[in-house]
Amino acid sequence: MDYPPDAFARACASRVVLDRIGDRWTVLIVVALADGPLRFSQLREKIEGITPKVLTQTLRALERDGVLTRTVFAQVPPRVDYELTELGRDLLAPIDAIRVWAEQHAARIVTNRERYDEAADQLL
Amino acid sequence: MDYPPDAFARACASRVVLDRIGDRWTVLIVVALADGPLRFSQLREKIEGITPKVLTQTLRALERDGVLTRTVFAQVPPRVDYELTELGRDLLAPIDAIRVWAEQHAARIVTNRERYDEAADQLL
DNA sequence: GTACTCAGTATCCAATAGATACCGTCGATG
DNA sequence: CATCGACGGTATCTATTGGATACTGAGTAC
Repeated sequence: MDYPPDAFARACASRVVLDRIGDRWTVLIVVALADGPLRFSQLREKIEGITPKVLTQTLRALERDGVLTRTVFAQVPPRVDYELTELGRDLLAPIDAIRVWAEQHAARIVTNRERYDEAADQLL
Repeated sequence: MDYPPDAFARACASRVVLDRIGDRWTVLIVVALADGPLRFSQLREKIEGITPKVLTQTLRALERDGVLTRTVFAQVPPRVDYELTELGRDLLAPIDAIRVWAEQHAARIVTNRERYDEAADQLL
């Protein structure tokens, strides 16, 4: 992998975007919506462990960026659908590359951590 | 982009890894080290805005995961080199995919945000 | 009028990030 | 001999964010 000389400068230029993606829940939400729109409660179930407050916050931020759309249906009980935009669907490919890397190396990383922690324990 | 039926479950399995990558500074550090090892102070300069505390924390976490190595030279003044491992270098490709996406869409995202915020202002 | 669904808020507390100041080693300098 | 400076960090404190839990409001079904 070769980077042109100004690669890092350009990385900085897009830091504002990376900050958004580099969020604990963003990737999970985008992947959850890969197969089509979901309602708020469906996202909540699919993404185990997220609280409604944080889900709302993250969804609003993604809507703001144009990664997904939020559609309110005038019904009772209320219904709100979240769906990836083209921009969001474009994001699936790079996210998938990260996911593949993570899956391929997850086991190795876990053992690395264990070894590191053991070594640290020895020093005490 | 097609996902197999259990794609999301597997994404969850690697969440522990994603949590590490999905950190504000990790991506920047890995990219900074793409061209070869750097010293602590060099990283500090290259990654504008990072405080020494957070840089130390993030570097230690990445060392723990085996993404980079930390080499202390017995010199005065001290010298410590940080260098990507093979695992870390493998990570460059997927990170690059994200970076490319970010660069391609950064301008669009910024205008999306402006439009969203304007619309929100209208409502007040 | 009571209960229920759904999509969120409100409130409060804990964990994390960030700013700033400081430390220890030791060789070079005066 | 005192002191200055380089380097790679810690220590301490505060601000921001994340998380747990409880609650709300509209309306329809009972």
